[in-house]
Amino acid sequence: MKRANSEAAKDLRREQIIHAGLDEFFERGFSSAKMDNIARRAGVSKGTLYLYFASKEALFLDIIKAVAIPRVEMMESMMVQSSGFFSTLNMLSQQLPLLVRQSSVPKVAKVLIGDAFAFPAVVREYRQQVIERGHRALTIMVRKGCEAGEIHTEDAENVARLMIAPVIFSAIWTVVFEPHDDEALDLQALFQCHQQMLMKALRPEAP
Amino acid sequence: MKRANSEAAKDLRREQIIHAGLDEFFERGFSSAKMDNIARRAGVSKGTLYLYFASKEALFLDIIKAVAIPRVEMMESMMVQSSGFFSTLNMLSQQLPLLVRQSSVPKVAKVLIGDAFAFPAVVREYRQQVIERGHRALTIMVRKGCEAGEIHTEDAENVARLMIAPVIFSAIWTVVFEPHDDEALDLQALFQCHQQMLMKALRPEAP
Amino acid sequence: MKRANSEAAKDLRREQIIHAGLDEFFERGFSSAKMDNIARRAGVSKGTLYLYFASKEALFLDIIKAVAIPRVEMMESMMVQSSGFFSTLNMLSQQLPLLVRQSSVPKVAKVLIGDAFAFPAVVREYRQQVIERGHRALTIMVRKGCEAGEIHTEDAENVARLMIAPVIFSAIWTVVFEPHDDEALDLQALFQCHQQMLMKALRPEAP
Amino acid sequence: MKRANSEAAKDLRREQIIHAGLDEFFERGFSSAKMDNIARRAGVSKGTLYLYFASKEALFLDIIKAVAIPRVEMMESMMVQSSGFFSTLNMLSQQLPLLVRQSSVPKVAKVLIGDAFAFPAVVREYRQQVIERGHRALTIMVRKGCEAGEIHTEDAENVARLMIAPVIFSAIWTVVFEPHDDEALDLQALFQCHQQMLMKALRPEAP
DNA sequence: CATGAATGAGCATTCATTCAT
DNA sequence: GATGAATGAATGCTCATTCAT
Repeated sequence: MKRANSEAAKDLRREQIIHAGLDEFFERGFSSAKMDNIARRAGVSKGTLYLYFASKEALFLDIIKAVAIPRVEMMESMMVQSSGFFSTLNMLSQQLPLLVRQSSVPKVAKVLIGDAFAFPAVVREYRQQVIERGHRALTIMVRKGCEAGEIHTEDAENVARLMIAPVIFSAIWTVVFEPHDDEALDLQALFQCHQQMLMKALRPEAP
Repeated sequence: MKRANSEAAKDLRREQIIHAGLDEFFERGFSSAKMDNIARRAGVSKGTLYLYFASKEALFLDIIKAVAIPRVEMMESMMVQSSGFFSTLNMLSQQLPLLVRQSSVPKVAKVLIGDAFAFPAVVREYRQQVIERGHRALTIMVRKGCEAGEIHTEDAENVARLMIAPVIFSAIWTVVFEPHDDEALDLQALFQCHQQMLMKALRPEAP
Repeated sequence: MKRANSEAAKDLRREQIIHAGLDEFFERGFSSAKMDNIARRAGVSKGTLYLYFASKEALFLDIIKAVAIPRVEMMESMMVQSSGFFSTLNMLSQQLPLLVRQSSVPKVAKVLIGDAFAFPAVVREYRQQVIERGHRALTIMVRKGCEAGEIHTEDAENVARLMIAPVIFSAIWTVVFEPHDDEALDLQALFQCHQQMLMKALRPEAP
Repeated sequence: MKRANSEAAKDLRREQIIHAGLDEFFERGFSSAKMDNIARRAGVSKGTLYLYFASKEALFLDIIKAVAIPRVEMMESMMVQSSGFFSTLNMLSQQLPLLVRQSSVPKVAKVLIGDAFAFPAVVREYRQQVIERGHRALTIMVRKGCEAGEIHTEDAENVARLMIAPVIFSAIWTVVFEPHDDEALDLQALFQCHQQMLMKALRPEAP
């Protein structure tokens, strides 16, 4: 491999390794993942990995960090600047299928589930930095909707959880079943259905 | 360990090992699980494991089989002999929290997610024997509810998925977050909320 | 298995185990031989082996002893009471093919060769009790033949070795090659040829 | 151990391991041989063995191949370009003691005998590539000697076998008895005697 | 006496990590 | 910076031996 002399070149090399690592960790889990394979996937030698990451575990932690954090911030901002519950819900219904199918989020989720016990600290941080923040943003959105009279519910927190449950469901599904299977879940239709049920379920009762 | 000379005693020993194995596989995933640990958890020596199971993989497969199959049959029968959508839904709302908290299903699910790529055949069978059968039973229940005029929907299949999504959500949650955390999710409240939203969302429109 | 209460019954049981053990040791060598297999071949349980033999090694040593010693005594007497070199040679040429094909001698030889380093004491004893005694008897027979004027040689010891070499050769051959092969060596013809060559090679020169 | 970066250095390392492996397999047989010991004998770590050979069995097979094949070709050429039966016989009588004492052939033979049943394919190949070719070359040499009128026999094949029998005999002897014993067989004298007996035994009868 | 379930030391193999080149 | 040969701790599995039944 060519030498990476500039800082930019080094960052690129880091990215390659992180990308390769995510794929390997995703496919095999932390302990079955082989540094050899990661090196091959990244197109570098095994020794090079250790120039960029102190250990297998450090690489793992960096991958989680690199992939998870940016995603939340995006979602958070989307919901905070919401211009009304229904329009945001509508937007979410269109964005979430993409998040599930095209981002690395389901991969990271799969990895974290599989190795949850080996990395309690990572799980805890992920919970705080990703789950809690997402859940809080969603809860606020629900509460705002109530206050605005758009919707009604007594239990904003659980509504937020139930809104997100199909995301988890479909993320797991795509990651666990689809790689070994032909039929893909129709996420568009699923989230369409979800949206409609939510709209009806949360509709304020006519007086 | 005492000798297991009778068939019954041997079955008991098998159960012990399966139980110990599930815990170990659950906590560490297949490849990090150590036969030594399983033996210690089961209170037997390493060699004894191999009297009952041909290999680590065979033990793994037997555990999945032993734990997964019986559960489905229970669920299936519950839904098939349903005496009306709402009463069954009510029953499910009460049973599912127990299933999530007290059965081994979430453990098995966690293990299968983590090692999905290593055991595609198991995943495929699990999908067919557990997921598909559960989904079919639920879909039928929804359709019957429509035909009986209790509920209305155009998309019974996705409704079935959305009904089950919170089970997946909470199974993952309990298994991933709760072991490292103090606050437990209030499943009673969550499924209560889920039930109410479903009832409203599926209520046939007044003319 | 039935109990062996009488001494005779116990001896029979011993014989069965020795026979089974020889076959197993012959086929796999000492260290690959499994006590389990020996037990199965003998039609007894594993524990029973230890009622008759203190350990795998003790069983091995007893087998060698049981099989090797009687054989030599037979050969020895055959040669000592020889009534002339040529008539004894003739008898040997007829007996040796049988020894190679039908006795356990080649099996024992194969086992000893394979495990020579693991059991130097056994090898040494075998050399003294079997090889040396056989070699001495043969050497004496050659010397008597010389003294009687039947044959002539300056090097009785090496002649004795060369007389026995084809026995070793064919024992190894039958044991190593024939089990995995269709064509069997024609020992009759081989020893016939050997006899004729010896007769010519040892014939006293005409003056 | 120093790094073997060049191809030549790697070949050397391979040679070291093969040499160490032959000694270990020779002394203990395949199944008792320990990879640990081979590594120590070769002056490398256990892991290094697996950089050069895929498994214990692969190492074993490579050793047999590496050691056996070249030897035959040497012998074969020696006999084919023979300039007369007696002169070749004379040469053989001088070369064979060296082959027995100084080459690895007896070691390989000992190993193959001990593990014949575990590696039937190796034994079969060895028979074809080494034994049969050697036997054929020798038989041709005998036949040519007959045609040239130098010698006479009706049974060239068995004569060839009887010519080689003392090689087997002394190979086994040196390998089985001498390591645990003080007196060494005088191979010079033995083959000298063998040669003289052969010359006399095969001499065409005077009319 | 006979059995076979239980044991645990022993060994082949893997793989994260190091470091000479 | 980059490489990949070398290392050795870790782990699945085997099998001689024991001993409760």
